[in-house]
Amino acid sequence: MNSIASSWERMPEMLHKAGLRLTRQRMFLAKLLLEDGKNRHVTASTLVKEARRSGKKISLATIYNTLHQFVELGLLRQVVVDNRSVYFDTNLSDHHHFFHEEDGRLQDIPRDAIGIGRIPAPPEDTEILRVDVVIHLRDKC
Amino acid sequence: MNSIASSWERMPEMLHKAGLRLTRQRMFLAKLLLEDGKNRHVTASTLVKEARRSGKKISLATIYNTLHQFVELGLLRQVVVDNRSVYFDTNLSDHHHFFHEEDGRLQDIPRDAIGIGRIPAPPEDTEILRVDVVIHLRDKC
DNA sequence: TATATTGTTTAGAAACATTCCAAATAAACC
DNA sequence: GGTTTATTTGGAATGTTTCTAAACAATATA
Repeated sequence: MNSIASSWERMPEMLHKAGLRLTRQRMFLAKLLLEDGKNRHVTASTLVKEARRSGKKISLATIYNTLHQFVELGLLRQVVVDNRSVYFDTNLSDHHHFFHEEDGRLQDIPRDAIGIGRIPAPPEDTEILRVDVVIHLRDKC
Repeated sequence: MNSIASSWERMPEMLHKAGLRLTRQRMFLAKLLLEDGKNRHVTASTLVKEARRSGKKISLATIYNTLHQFVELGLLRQVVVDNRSVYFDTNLSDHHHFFHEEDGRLQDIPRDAIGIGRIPAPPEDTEILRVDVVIHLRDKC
């Protein structure tokens, strides 16, 4: 369990430090995403469904706002693997992904399960933000 | 220059073998994309603009149809790096990409510029389609 | 070369994710 | 409690991609 995921109790403090108000919606999403410390991969639309299912009502716009704020705060990481939708990952450690083409499911690959030996120097006047490795999978027939 | 890119003259034959008709639009796009054998990264919308600029008129729907058919035929490869739009790459060799976040530009990285030592076994009942490495870049200020 | 057949192109509609907007609401602070 | 200001919200707007059905064009055949 990583330190930030397990720290959803520290949300009030984190929000305060970031100058953000502690709202019902933000706490609700933080709870859904971070409370149990498990690694999750969500999209805006899976989250809306999940929220609806749990009874609470929350608008899609707020979900987008909040997800982006959480990314800013370093509570979530964005993952791009296909163009259907953006994924948000609660696993903040340096890691990679399996992507199941069939159902759009993501699965973590620990950093050291893949040995990236050497990385080329970035082009002039640019710096490396991050290195994403995505292993695309297909179901065997 | 890779063998397939340089083979746009063989389009009639390839189309025929695939049971596709040799149409003005398909040949026009093949020419734009493959004629000079240079590696290109295009999206549907950059292609429409390019086509318009060159005088010929071609519908967006046809561009999408054709790009997908070319992928089927193994003339292009799809690249997913951000969710703005899907990229199509004429470089068919095993390689990776730099992605400039600022302007959405893609740049090839030759396969052996990155040493991927070891790849984890795919999950039960799945097989690996491909391994994508994307190095996200930001302009240095 | 004309004709029939069937694949292709096309404009526009539809679907979808995402962002934008301005009005209503609710935290925070006094 | 009242005021200020951030936040939430539904709905409109945007942008990409797919779908649809009608017009069109490539191919095969006579």
